[in-house]
Amino acid sequence: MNQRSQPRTFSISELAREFDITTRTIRFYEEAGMLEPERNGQTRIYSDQDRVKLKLILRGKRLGFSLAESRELIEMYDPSSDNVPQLHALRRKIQQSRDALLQQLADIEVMKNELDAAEDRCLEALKDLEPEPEGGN
Amino acid sequence: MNQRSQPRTFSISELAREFDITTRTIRFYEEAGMLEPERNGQTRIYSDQDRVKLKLILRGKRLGFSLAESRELIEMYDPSSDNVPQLHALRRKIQQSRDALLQQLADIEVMKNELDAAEDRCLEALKDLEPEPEGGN
DNA sequence: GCCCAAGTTGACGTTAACGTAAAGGTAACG
DNA sequence: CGTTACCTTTACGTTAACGTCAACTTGGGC
Repeated sequence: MNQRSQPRTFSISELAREFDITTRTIRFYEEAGMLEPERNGQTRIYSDQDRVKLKLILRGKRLGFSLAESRELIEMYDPSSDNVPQLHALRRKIQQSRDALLQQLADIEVMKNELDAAEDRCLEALKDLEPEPEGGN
Repeated sequence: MNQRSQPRTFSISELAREFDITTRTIRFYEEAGMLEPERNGQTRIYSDQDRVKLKLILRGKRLGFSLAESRELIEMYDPSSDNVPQLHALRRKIQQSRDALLQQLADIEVMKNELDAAEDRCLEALKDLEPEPEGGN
């Protein structure tokens, strides 16, 4: 019988392979204070939580966030505060992030349209050069 | 009478002010081969075209693109090629950019939901701490 | 003629985000 | 017991994207 769901763990190279990054990168994120895996002797042992954090960092990267920004985002995910002004500050941060995302959405929208237009021009140019393979060859 | 719409131009500091960047940054983009303003003697004179390119670069930045990537994007906007394979290559690039944008859209979507959840938790925590100002004070 | 604001060209400095090598520990395999 | 496969720390190197002087020119204003 399976011992009641031992909370799964990962080695550093497992995570590296999964997310297609190097182990150096993962250790770097730890240096930066964004991960604190358990240790078995010297060896790092990553929990599911750690894996999720790593995912968040990488998603932040894809969106062009710096590590510092990603760290802030991660910290937003648990309001473990019993301090009212700090919670209000957190809300402001959340709102700021939302604003940034909205700006990105707008940028993406515009850029998508421009890509469409670019492709149209590209196809036009091709139509002129490849007079269309009319009928069977 | 106005001389028939002299194509407007800009000084480097005008553009810097408009986009809230430094002149050094603009010169840097020129070093990087992304802008080639006219000159009046030594002084750079930016056309409307240049201004648009700058805009594109900055939008790229907001989306987390490197200058190299932004350069590619800009180059996509004029298929001034008479070379068929090159035009097909351009189409592939355009498609890749579109894919990247779709990935970003997905990331943003997820992150937006997470921000909503974070705010909910934040509000919950606040509700517990500030028992609600019931009725008049 | 002097000053000031805005422009210029170097050139070196800085920060973020890793890369890359050196030197070593450790568990398992044959 | 030696090799192989991973893991570790330490430390210096690298690239991108600018920042920050320093030293100079140039067109107006008084």
